[in-house]
Amino acid sequence: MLKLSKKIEYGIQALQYMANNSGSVISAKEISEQLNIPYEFLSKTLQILNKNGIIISQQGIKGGYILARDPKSTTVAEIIKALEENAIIVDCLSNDQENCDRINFCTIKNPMNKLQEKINFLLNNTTIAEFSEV
Amino acid sequence: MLKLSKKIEYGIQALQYMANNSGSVISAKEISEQLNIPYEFLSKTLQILNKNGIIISQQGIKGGYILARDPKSTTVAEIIKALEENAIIVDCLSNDQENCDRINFCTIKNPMNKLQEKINFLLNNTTIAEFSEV
DNA sequence: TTAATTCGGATAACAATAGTCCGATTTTTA
DNA sequence: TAAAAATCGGACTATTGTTATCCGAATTAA
Repeated sequence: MLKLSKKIEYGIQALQYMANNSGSVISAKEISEQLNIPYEFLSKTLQILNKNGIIISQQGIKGGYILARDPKSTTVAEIIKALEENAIIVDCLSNDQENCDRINFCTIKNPMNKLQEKINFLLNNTTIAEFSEV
Repeated sequence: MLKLSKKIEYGIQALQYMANNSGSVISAKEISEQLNIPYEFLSKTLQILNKNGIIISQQGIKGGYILARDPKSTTVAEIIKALEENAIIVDCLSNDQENCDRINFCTIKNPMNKLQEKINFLLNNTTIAEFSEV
């Protein structure tokens, strides 16, 4: 129902936190405590963001995470893509047609695609920087 | 994860079908068969759309549904609102604060609200008419 | 060597969505 | 007036997806 998952919500909030503390390596524990986000769940989220090149991890004691890039160049669209496979509003827009077992009856693909593209435009043009300018 | 529910997907498709057959009363059964949508599930959906004044029902044999208004004046936003209570991208944008147990830690409300408003604009400006112009 | 951290896989708990069942009511028409 | 075809309404079930947890391994600074 057009809601972002907690993984994405937590992810964005964590990135915002890192953006506001740029320069220092920040542990999952610190973010978890400061933002009241379940530690284990946040850890997973950060690991995925790390694998997708949005943040950089440093292992070991004194380890943690740091933004990989300027907050202005990390978009919400990228974050969503990293944390989920499909960010499509209806199944028939999926690349693998198997996702939509009603493909032969789908009469809404084109107009839905237009709407999807407009939403994508918004997500591509919203960056982490806008979340730290509060 | 930013996906529309089946209720909404089916609802839009059904409204599109009605728009393309305007003038005649159309039964849930016909729509269900033509679009390969589970009958009982579709029925519920149409009943809700009826209650919300988006379509008009006619009971009894030869009964069915018909659009309540010109397709140009029924927006996707209205349909979503009719079929779901909350169409918000994050919990903290809810009116009743109880929905967000992290409200005191929420640092993303303002920027998320801006994004929400942009999405709302899109949904308010996409009508059923655009779905029948295929 | 120890402590604090990330990493990775499995799994459990929970919630929401999707779908079904069934009986009641309405209305047309034969 | 009876039968048939439709909507209406509530309860229920099944399935899936999200959210969260557990635990052990690997890494690294001090």
